Amino acid sequence: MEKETRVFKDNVYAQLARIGKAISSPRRLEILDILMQGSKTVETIARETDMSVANTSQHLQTLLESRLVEYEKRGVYSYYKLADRTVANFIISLQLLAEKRITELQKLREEIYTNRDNIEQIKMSELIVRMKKGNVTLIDVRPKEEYEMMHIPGANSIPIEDLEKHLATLPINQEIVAYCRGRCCLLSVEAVEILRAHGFKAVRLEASVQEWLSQNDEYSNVHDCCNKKNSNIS
Amino acid sequence: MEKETRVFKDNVYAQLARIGKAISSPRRLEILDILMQGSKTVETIARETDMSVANTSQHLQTLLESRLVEYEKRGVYSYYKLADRTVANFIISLQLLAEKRITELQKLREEIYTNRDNIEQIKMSELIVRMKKGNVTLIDVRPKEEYEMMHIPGANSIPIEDLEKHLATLPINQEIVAYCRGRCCLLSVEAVEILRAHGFKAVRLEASVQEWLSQNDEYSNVHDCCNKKNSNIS
DNA sequence: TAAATATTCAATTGATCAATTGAATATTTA
DNA sequence: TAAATATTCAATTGATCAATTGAATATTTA
Repeated sequence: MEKETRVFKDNVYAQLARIGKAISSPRRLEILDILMQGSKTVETIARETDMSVANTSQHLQTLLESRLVEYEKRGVYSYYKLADRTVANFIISLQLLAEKRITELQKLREEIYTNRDNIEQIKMSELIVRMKKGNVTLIDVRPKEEYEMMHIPGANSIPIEDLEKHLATLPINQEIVAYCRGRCCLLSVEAVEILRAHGFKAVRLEASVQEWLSQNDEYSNVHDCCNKKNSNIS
Repeated sequence: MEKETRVFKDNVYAQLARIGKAISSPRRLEILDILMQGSKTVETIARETDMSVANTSQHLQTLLESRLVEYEKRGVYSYYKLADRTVANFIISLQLLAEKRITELQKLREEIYTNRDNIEQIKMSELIVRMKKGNVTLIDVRPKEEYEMMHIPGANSIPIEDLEKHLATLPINQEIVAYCRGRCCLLSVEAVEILRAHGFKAVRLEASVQEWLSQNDEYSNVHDCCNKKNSNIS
């Protein structure tokens, strides 16, 4: 192999590996999942991921270095977000690949359901059909700020901690579909548990908003999140 | 955050990170690119990547552990291959994401063309149109064994080292499109250089066969490579 | 201007990973 | 069966990375 080709390849693969390195840490994968919901401050991310602010900041610097995220300073706050939609799609494909190839992950996912009674899922394709017919109620159980940054069209925002207070507003004779942050999040599972315990017909949609978007691109109920205030503003 | 949720997330992200770790090494990314062309023995991979057999084997064990590759023992040989098509698609999306986000990589790619005169590219979409019209000649300049394992439909195999011997067989009045292993490989660039130096109209298709496949799924000139002999059999 | 707050930076430490080396193992052939 | 060959394994060493700690920096407010 020619020396020039060797140099080219070494350089090219080193650049590709920047992204690989960024997603080689479980912590950073979790951060990326959080940022899939919209932009967040460092301390919000730290709280969501149970890490110190300093450690979170370090990980975010790594994500910046690999160009997967961007940030904007607003006062004393730094708001981080995914660099663009292709990053979200890449993370989704990583998740789907792992689900397909890693049996240990398959097992973890199955345990969600074996550890709980009566949690059922709905596929996105079926949800789309049902929503067109109007015989389903879709609820987003993430924090309201995330709903406001982006959500599946037609969804109602009921953050998980408010769910029990809102039971009276929900139709007892219609199926309720609950979704949250995606495949690695249990909020929607909890929601379905609560709903079913109260006699509602409820199922989980495990796909995230970004997954919805990447499969239903003609919908556009997504606004750029950088001009929205994050929950830290009080 | 609940303890149970914490445990779930830690476990899930640890599993996802297995794939991240696998692609955090430049060397392994190069190996995956080689395996995108079809199954190979350890020593062939070692030779292609300029690594020792022992080091190559170590990296391959890492790729096995993350389920991105599989192998089959045949006599004293171990033939490694990508686990399935979703792995190839994932690597392609990594490459495309990096090309989009990493300016240093963009620069490396531009230098291919600034360091050489007159290398032009053709897009896959245009190639498809041209091939339907029949006014283009497509050549695959990879090693013949790779061509035989899989290739773009309609391509003629002319390994780069044979190209000058085959000039007489090529049409001087028709555009020739050369392709090779993909975006990180320079064989097709060299081929275009040679062809143009000899007065042919030649352009480069930088997409790989796997990219072709992921965008043109109705074609099926791909046979499972595990029943084919690798170039090491003499 | 000082105090309060959010974040980054730098140093340290322990953990993890990559390359090398050479022995061990498996397969084939004469 | 011994020799040749392909590959893996295990140990070692040096390099790299993650978490912690606390100082430094930037922003805002009274």
